[in-house]
Amino acid sequence: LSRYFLARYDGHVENGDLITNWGLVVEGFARVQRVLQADLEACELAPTWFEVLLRLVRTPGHRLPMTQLADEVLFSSGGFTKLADRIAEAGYVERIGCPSDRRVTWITLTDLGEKVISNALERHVVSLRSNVLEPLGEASLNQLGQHMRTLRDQHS
Amino acid sequence: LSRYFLARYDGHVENGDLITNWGLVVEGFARVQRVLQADLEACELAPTWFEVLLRLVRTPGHRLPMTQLADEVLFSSGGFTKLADRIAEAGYVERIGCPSDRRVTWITLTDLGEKVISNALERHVVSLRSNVLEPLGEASLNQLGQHMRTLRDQHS
DNA sequence: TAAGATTGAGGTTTCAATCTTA
DNA sequence: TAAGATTGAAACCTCAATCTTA
Repeated sequence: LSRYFLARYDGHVENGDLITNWGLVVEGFARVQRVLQADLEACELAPTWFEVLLRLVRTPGHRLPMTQLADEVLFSSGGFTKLADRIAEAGYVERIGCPSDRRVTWITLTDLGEKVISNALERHVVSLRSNVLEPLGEASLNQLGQHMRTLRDQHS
Repeated sequence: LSRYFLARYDGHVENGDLITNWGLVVEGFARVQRVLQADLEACELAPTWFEVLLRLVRTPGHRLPMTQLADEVLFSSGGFTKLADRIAEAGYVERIGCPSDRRVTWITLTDLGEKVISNALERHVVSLRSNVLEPLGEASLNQLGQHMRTLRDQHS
């Protein structure tokens, strides 16, 4: 293994640095997410439900095509159909057929769903402050966001 | 919703900035991971398998107690038992009873497992270079790693 | 009593096949 | 033909209960 940790590549960054830095991203993200999600479960809201409702409430009109939302939350088509079933059963979203293209069905936020996500966001912000902003500080948080934006834009 | 995006808190960071920055982390991480994992599947190696083998190959002696490794990869105890079953079935790891404390069983890397993870790491490094190092640059990658280390240490 | 590991039950997600509409 | 959505089967993970050893 030491071959991979010691080898240099084009005279600059070592493979070990690369693996270590990305490993820090993986671990740090996983551990923060675990804490944030535990706070969300105080709102009886599973992580996947939160992601779905959050994207709907941020969308003008509070509605999106099933396929598009599935792609945004990195779900398979079939998996998202069933997730939408469960969230709809709880009364947080509804399906509406798109009039202009009858293949697509929109998923829309109900009034109840909007209340639920607003309440959850209120708690989420408190949780983000203590678990992310406080340990990092404002300047580092902004740096972090910019770096991750660079990575996101590379793969969208 | 605009209430949460516009409100200020103790006169500094807006909630919207907080949500946006963390949202960038969530999205950026998810999209990069998706690409990295697609590359790993070219080695017939599921993401969880890679995490397990990677930690074993980096450990002196190539062995760890089940519980400790389960905790490191954020698995439940029962879930890790079954994951270890599958990886062992493929011949990449083996269970060995710990002689000094017969409650614990070590999970160890086989020769085949070491070959597999070494090969996967070789590909993984190439993938990390093009998907993470290249878009970010060395300085930003180090900054990113340090920030995520801060978050990780806050929750370990 | 408590810690490490396993098992079975239950819920969630993916994959492949299918149906409908463009 | 192709795209959007749904379905059933299989795989995976968690939770709670259980077993063994300290």
